[in-house]
Amino acid sequence: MTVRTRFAPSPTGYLHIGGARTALFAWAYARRHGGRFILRIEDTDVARSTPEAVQAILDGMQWLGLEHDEGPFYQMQRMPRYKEVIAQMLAAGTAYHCYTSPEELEAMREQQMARKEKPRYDGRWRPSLANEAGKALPAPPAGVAPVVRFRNPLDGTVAWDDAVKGRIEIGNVELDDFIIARADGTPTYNFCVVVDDWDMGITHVIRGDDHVNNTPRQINLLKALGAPVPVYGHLSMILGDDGQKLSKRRNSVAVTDYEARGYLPEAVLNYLARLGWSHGDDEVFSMEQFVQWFDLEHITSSAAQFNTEKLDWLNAQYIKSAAVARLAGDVARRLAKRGVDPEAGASLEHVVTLYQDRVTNLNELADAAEPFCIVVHPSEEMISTHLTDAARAALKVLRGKLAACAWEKAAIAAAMKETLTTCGLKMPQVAIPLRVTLLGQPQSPAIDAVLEVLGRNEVLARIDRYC
RNA sequence: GUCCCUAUCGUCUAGAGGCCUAGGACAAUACCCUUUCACGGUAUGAACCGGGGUUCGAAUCCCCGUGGGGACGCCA
Repeated sequence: MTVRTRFAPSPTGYLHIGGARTALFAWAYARRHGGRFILRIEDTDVARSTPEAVQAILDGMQWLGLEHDEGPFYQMQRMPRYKEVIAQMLAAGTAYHCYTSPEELEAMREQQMARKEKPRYDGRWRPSLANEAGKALPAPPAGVAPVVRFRNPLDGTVAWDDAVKGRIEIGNVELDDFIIARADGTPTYNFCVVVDDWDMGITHVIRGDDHVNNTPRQINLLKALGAPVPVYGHLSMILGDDGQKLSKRRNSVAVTDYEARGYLPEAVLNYLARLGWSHGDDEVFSMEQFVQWFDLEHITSSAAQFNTEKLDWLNAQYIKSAAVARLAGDVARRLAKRGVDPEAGASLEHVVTLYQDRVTNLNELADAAEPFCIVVHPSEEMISTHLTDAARAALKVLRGKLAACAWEKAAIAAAMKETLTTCGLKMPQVAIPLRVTLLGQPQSPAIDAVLEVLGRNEVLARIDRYC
């Protein structure tokens, strides 16, 4: 049997980082087993679903490189099918009309809560079966459009072997006859999921923890429909850096935020893979490797706290080993977005080579590259502390030597050394003022390398501006 | 309130009864490298939630407690 997994987000916002991990695991499981990965957009909540959100999800998936093999399917386009199944269930008696109003339900819940019971629909419109004791149903109120409820078993238990949590068993008494179609005829979530998973031949449902409670209902529905029950694997949730539930207010939750913050998609993927899943002591690995290793057995069943510091470290690792041309291209885009002309200064590829093993993210890389492309303005304070008379004098001497020497690192370093001897200074006494002069900041990579990359004309011009 | 899930260093985790005086990674601390800042290298500190069982032996199995999370919608 071919493995078929799916990712089924509802388009009510951006692609959430927790959703991204769910997608990653479902994708990896399909890839690992030579199966198919299906993308399904659950847009039955017309009030909250937007085309922008659909696009955001598609963009997020693409940025991460999680390609689907089938879809995207849209539930709104499957309405005829849902209606067909509902009609069948009504005819078969596995579903029935219920005329209880939302207000009545609300009152029912309040009473039950007051009695410290689990709030549930009491089954007042549930018709009795031939083999059950006869029950008189109220007369349907005139002019009220009924909802359709699923006829859930009254007793017995529903159990499944969750691929990540192990066996879970729930008594049917805990469940009620949930609504599968609203008064306006549109089907609801638990119903659509079941029909879709069935129609799409989903073999493994890998989804968030928050669906554990829906699983027994869905299994009952599947059984009533005579459909096969897939394997379920429930992933625990991701907590924010602060140990609290992820919130838009306090955390970066949209995957596009991570792109904006300068993370490489492979770093995010690698980080997410290790959040709740492990392969011994392995920390840094490619997606190819991940796909070969991935299994459901090594997923942790407890919630994981997001740790930005570790993501930062991973991102730095990936930046170190990324192709220079790719990084330069990204930095150019980031600079352009800031209004800095990336063509204005030294070769970005050379600049990237200078900085790629020193930065944590692409924004830092762009920060580092920016002074190479613009006229720098060191602060007054920086000038007064570093550009002393002695320093300026030394820079003048250095300027003379730089104007004449060959333009490569060794010759530049030699010119520096000669200047130190001539002026009786130590390296930092010249190198730091020089950094301030050239880049507007007292720290930089090896100064001879910086000079080489900046270019002779630019170096001389920048020294002249302050000496 | 009811039901469900969950519990190893600050964080992510390894650990499937003896290999555990509990391993790795991030972070922290110290030192080294050094032309500044980083990178890098080396080292150090740091954990089995509590209580009962089961067993010759438990981080690993069971029960209870406690903490944390989730669900209880004509949302998904």
